Amino acid sequence: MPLEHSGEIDADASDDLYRIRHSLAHVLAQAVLEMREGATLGFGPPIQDGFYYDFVLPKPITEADFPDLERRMRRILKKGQRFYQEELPKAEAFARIDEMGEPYKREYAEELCEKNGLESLSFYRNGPFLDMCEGPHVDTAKDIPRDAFKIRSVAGAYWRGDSRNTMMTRIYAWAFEDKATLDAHIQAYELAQERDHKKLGRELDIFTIDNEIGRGLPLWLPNGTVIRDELEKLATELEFADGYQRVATPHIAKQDLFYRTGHLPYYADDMYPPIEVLEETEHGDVVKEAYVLKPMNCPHHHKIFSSSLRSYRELPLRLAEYGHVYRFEDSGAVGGLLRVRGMCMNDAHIYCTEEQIASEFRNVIALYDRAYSILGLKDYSLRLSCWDPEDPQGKNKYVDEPEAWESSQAVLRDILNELDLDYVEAKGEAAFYGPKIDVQFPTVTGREESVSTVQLDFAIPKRLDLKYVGPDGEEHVPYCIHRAPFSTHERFVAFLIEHFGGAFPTWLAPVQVRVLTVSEQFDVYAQRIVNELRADFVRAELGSTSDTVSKKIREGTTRKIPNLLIVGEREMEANEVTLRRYGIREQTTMPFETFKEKLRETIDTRALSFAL
RNA sequence: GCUCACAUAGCUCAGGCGGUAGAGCACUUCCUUGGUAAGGAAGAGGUCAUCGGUUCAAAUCCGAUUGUGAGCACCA
Repeated sequence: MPLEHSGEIDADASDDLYRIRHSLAHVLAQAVLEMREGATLGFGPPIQDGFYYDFVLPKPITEADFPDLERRMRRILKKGQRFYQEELPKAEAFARIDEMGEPYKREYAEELCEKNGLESLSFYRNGPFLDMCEGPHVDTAKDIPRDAFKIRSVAGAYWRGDSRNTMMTRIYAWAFEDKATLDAHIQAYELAQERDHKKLGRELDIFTIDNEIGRGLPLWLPNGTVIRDELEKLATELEFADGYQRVATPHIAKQDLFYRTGHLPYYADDMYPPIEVLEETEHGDVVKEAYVLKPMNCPHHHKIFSSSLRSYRELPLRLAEYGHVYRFEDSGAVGGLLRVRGMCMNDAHIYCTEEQIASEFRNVIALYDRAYSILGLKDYSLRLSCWDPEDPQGKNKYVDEPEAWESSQAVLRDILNELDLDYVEAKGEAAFYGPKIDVQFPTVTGREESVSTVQLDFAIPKRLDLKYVGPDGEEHVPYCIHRAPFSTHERFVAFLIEHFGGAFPTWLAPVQVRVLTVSEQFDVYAQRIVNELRADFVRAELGSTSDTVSKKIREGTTRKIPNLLIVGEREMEANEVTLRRYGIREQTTMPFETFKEKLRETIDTRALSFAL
């Protein structure tokens, strides 16, 4: 199971907090067993900010039960039970687990003994509660603060993270060393919720999702469209500088193409079903033809590559497109802009020779670096996503070329090491046609998501018969690098909304300047300012005319407009404006021309703050 | 897809143990012409998600469906 999805942490087990959390998990289980006789236990590990425990319950536990559950836990803690460890030989251990009536513990115990060749198993006892568990725990419940934990949520979770298994009930709780830390954590969590892109997306009129259009098919409102266009402009400029050429391709293609690439039949569930039409051939026959919405742009770009005879002199050939793709994501996965069913991807495919792979990868990573530094994004991590030769899905999931896998993974690993970048390696996260480097960002709720990706494809070009003529006059198959530094508009804008908390830098802001008047008699002056700015392609607008100044400032601020200009008699007389930047109380009055120049500079340099 | 919860005005929410709904913001109009985070008044706006059941009567109770959220699984 990938680390970032499970919430498990590689904590130092000797850590006090780890012991507290782990022990609290046992106390929670004890309380649940009191409340629900006949419940059976799954796993109950410490996690990043607390712990959870999985149960199969005879009757569901819901949020309404939390106060009762917490009360019972506190009562248990008050008793100051000691935690005892017992090591039992295999046979005795199994007898005990059976006596406990814990089928899931039994299954895990058997596996532990088989896989790790264990001859004995460890148990922990506190009061009446007994659990098969490696520990470590606190010595006594007295070591656990009674006011530094809080039950957070209840959710379903498959036993052992496998959807073929029983769905258990997972109870999550926060737990810290003291109440102050817990309170601070909860407060930070609640504050983070304010930045949720779904909430801000609605408040700032960035996107909407309409049931009659369909789940996972967001509608971009004018404000959101500005953000998309600006990002696309930035991407286009960066790509132009790096020698990319733009192409444009249709949203659909014949189904057979995806059989050839190998995407079908294995990914049929993730695609919208085919559109079937009757077409007349040149001989007058009527044949049925199936078209699918493309789930990725690669095959279309590959066809552009193969549309003419390519020479090695043309390589590397870099084809870029913000292309629309459609994926039929599971209903439970769809949400907000983070997982959608129709998306617009900052795609490009680089066709190159084997010798060019390393330098092209370095170029791509440099492009990422430039893009992220412009946006002030620092909080991300890299993941080298490799194949899993032991995956039970095997050849269905990964192209069956073990040597190519190992060598291409080595190429990526070398590049990451050479550039001295921190990364984690993840087995089983590769694309089916090759390994990739994923860029992971944390969401507002602390979950990690892959935002951007660079992939090395050693398989599909061969399947589609792509080739170029080398210096030796022979035909060769090119390698293909897939990359999407700006991800999809959907996912990337979601992250940017949360990153900026909705307060976008001027160049990216839907409304860059709003002009507010002290009273209606200055509307003409204000309108002239708006007109002049708009003539300079600045997204400027006039604020409401009939409210009080306070009200106008409040409105401009809640809309998170980066630059508010206030004009009244003083400004009009001197042809000045008073600038009030978002989040800054001090204002600056300056000649309008000066403002206009500074604003131009701020926008042109894509500055994160105003270039005063 | 799975588990649990939720669904009342554009938004945020109240109410309703069965007798067809209410606030604030936003919107419209009028008054106010105000120098830094909500000036005042009036008006308009809802088959209480949908379908079905129970009932004299359902927005309220029950069921199904759809949608949303959290988490799990998935994520080429």
